[in-house]
Amino acid sequence: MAQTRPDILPGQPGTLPKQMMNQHNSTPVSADIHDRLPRSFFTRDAREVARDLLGRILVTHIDGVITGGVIIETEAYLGDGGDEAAHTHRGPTPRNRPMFLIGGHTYVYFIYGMYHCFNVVTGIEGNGEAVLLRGVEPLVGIEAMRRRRARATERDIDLANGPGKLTIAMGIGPAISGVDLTIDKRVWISAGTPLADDAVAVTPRIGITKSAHLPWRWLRR
DNA sequence: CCTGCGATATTCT
DNA sequence: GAATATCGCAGGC
Repeated sequence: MAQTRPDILPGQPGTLPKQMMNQHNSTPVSADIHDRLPRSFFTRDAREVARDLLGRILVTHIDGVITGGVIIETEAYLGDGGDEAAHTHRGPTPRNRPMFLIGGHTYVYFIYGMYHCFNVVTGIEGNGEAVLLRGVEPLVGIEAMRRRRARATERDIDLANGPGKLTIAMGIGPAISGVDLTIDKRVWISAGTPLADDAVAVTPRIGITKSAHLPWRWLRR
């Protein structure tokens, strides 16, 4: 059964120019933000998904507003027990339970008493691995993002270039945790245009103390 | 441009 | 009781 297509608000284009082919890897790409990436995209290793998410488009339809942004920064957190920075490192808890779902679900957690962070769960059910989305470039619903951020003079590129800023700008909160990106009407990821290798940088992850040396952060150059 | 620090509450020890 | 997958502001270059 086809997904209901949300109404597009005035002044907020819901689609991008179509492209027949991805310039870099010959994968057919539709740039329609309502086309969702399938389950198979997410059921791979978190590091593979983290790299492949760059250039894809995160979309939310929350409080009657569609917002979308090009994913420009990600981090992988593994569930194999070797990643001490992963929330799942010491096994299941009430908080981290969504991270053990099959790839394609979401995991939203509250941090520093103030912010939410948005993760894409990856791999097979029970693994406990995910990709933290650390930044998007605003693309659709930019004025809605600006209202949510409530900083009048902020440049577009600064509206969602951080994990806490991203969730504020896109209206993501705890209600969006544990939902399925391949089904849910409020949040999904569309194919966008994957970034070529020469447009991608890799570094250690940010803001952690345990397993801090592992090079599992990917970002657009 | 850079560095330091306070706010804030849930989670886990 | 300590730590935390952050942010924005203040102050010094």
